[in-house]
Amino acid sequence: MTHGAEATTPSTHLVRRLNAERVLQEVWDGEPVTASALMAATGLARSTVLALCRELTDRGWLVELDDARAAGAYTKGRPALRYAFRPDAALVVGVDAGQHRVSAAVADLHGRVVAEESVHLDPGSDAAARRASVLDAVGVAVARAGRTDREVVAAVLGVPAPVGTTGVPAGERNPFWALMNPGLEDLFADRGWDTVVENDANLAAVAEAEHGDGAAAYAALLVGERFGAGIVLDGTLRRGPRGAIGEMRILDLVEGVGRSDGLGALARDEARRRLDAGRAAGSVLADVPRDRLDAEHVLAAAGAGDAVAGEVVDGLADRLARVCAVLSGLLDLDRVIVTGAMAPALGPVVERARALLPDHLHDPSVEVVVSDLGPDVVRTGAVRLAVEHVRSRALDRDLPAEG
Amino acid sequence: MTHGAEATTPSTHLVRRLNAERVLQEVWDGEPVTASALMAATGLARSTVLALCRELTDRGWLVELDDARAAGAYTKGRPALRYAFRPDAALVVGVDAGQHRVSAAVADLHGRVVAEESVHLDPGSDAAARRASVLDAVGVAVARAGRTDREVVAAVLGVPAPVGTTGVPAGERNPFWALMNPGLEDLFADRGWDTVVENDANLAAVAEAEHGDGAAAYAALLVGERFGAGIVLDGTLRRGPRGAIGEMRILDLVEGVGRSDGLGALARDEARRRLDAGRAAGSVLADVPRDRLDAEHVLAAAGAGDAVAGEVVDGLADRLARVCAVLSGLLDLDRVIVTGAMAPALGPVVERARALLPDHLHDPSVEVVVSDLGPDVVRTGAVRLAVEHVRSRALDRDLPAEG
DNA sequence: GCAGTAAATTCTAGTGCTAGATTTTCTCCG
DNA sequence: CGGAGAAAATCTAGCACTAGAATTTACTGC
Repeated sequence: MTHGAEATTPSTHLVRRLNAERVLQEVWDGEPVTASALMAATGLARSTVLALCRELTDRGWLVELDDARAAGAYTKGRPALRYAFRPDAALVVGVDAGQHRVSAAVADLHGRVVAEESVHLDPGSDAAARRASVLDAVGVAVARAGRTDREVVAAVLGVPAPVGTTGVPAGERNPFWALMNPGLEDLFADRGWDTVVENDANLAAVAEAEHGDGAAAYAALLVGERFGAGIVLDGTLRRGPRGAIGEMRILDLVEGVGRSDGLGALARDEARRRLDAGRAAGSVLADVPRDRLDAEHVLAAAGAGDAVAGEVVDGLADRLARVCAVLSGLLDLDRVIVTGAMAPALGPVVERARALLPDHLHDPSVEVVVSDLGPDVVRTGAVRLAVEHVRSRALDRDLPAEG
Repeated sequence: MTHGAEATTPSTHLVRRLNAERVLQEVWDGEPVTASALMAATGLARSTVLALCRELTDRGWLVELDDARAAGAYTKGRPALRYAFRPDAALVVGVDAGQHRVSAAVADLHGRVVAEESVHLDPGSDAAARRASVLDAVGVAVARAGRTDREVVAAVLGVPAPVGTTGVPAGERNPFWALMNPGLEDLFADRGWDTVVENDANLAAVAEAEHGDGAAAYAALLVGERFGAGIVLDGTLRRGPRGAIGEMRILDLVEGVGRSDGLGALARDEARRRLDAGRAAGSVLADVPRDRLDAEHVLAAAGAGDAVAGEVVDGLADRLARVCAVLSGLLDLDRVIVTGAMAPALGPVVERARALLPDHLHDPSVEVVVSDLGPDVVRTGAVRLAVEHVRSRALDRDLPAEG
């Protein structure tokens, strides 16, 4: 069961690495910090903290500020050295390489987006075109930030396909997945960036981590064209050997769901079905050209009290409730976070789904909420993961030369 | 995402503890070992290994054998000290406190069962009766082993109810669960045993761990009266905040399953339904008194070619396939291990279910197998967990006085 | 300006670990 | 019997960490 630690690194280095990471984590997001504060936060002895800070300063991650008392809330005693993280020490790139759209962001080590660029992409584009679009979007974003490639140290790319570590690669099992991840991990090899490709729902889960209020078990549910879930258990994102944890094709087997289409696809199809069947007389939906009709119209109409749209929305809520029930029933989740481009409009649907949960769950302790991260969750998660990647390897890396 | 380590223990003690555990783990199951072998296995320096062995010897976990060269395969050089684990240094108790039956085992630190006792239990028994039965079975087993309570250091009790760590206790949410776990964690407090109560399916998963061929993602599926799964992801048993990971009430929502009854219950009910409907003419099942008819009869009859029984078995296979599909589709499992008292008879059902998997799974990389641990899996898992519990706390504990 | 006090830093001794040099304890072989 | 050779154990120096003593730096009140 307990698979034991890596066991190759001599214990002493391991501890050093761990301590450095803990100090860095403490300093990373916040205000300048004194050694005493770090001692309290990490539980390390003063000498240890000071030695680590010195090393991290030498390596360029921290700066020593000497306005010691200036900002400190105390007046007595010897003024402390203060160390501050340098968020501009390096840049990271986060990309949402979706089916229809590639969105790239350049961010500092706080995860603050400095510049971005998104390009539309024909869903039918071939592998070469997809790669080119990603390169293009990233190139524009970096240029727009007024920075150079050499300042970037890591890139994370989100794709709508499972990304596994063992067994047959996803791309060889499914041509769609091959297309969605056309060798992206090598895309920036020549620039020396650490590049990680990750499933989009998993990145959404990473993005929601800080909004999880420390919930140790939750799912980030992408609900647009297809369902997809990024699943965090015991505080850590779970991927599975083939990267397929949270793949939701299995919804085909769930009663009242029956297929794995997302809420967006479902809203569109159900509305059209009603129109086609002539059951939308008097509905504002009948005024929208059939080809243009999509989820947004339906949600808006339902909000305005349209009966036909309301029916469709009820259907969405029912489906969402069942999906949440299956996920949380099996995985004992504290929370399901509904997210993706559609999420901001889904408040009423989620509210209704919440009310339906007790029909399916014996003990509905799960909390279903709408993400407040907006439409760029995946990209946000990519940036966040890139930042974590850099942080966890801080001691291995020399910072890029300035400017 | 990364929730950080415990961060209270000073780093240096942490390392010591980790190293001790690694050494202990290496010695635990096997033959006498030399320091050199431990160095190779753990990657620690010679001085470190020797110091640890000395301490573990002082504390009574190991003995130093000086028949140095006698057993060693080499003839040259200075003969090495050899250390051997003392499996009799203490005893553990493992209990399967099921709905109908309580089965207790006393085992040594290798997990070898020294004595056992099981008692039948009326499913309607109240909390006091259940507690008494457990105490009774354990008492008899210890006596039968010819040992005393003082030699036992840990007990693990498996119950057919979720065992959580946060939120409302399972017992307060469901009276059945309250009955199944009637305050068992305090049962041996007066004897000073470390007592752990754990869900039965989770214990089955623990028991299957060594048979998992190192599979990092698998489920142990109890299939008797109700379905229940113990789920191992990334090499570690996942419990969930409320201990409800792998709870399968949610099967109500799966098409073609529709309720969470296990294969045993299903076989019985389906066979009776056919009898009642008069559709069992010519079947050997018609010869069995209706009240006595159960899964065993059905499986045996199907094995002998009985058509009606065959129909029922097909139904079981269909259901099992769907359950495996849901579990592995959502959790990216390498393996589902069908286990429990019925498992040995389920070979043909599993075989058929395996053939049905591709109907439900896009990429059926999961391997469905029958456990070969026999009917006492849960108790075996309980013993195993108790042993692991003792091992992981070896340095904290003084061994009980002998005899 | 000088004690008194507070809060930081620096210093010191001690522990666990590592790596490598040295010593011990064997067998083998002339 | 007395090396040569091999493998283990022991010794030594050095590093990371801890805990606590000593020291530094600054403000406060007299």
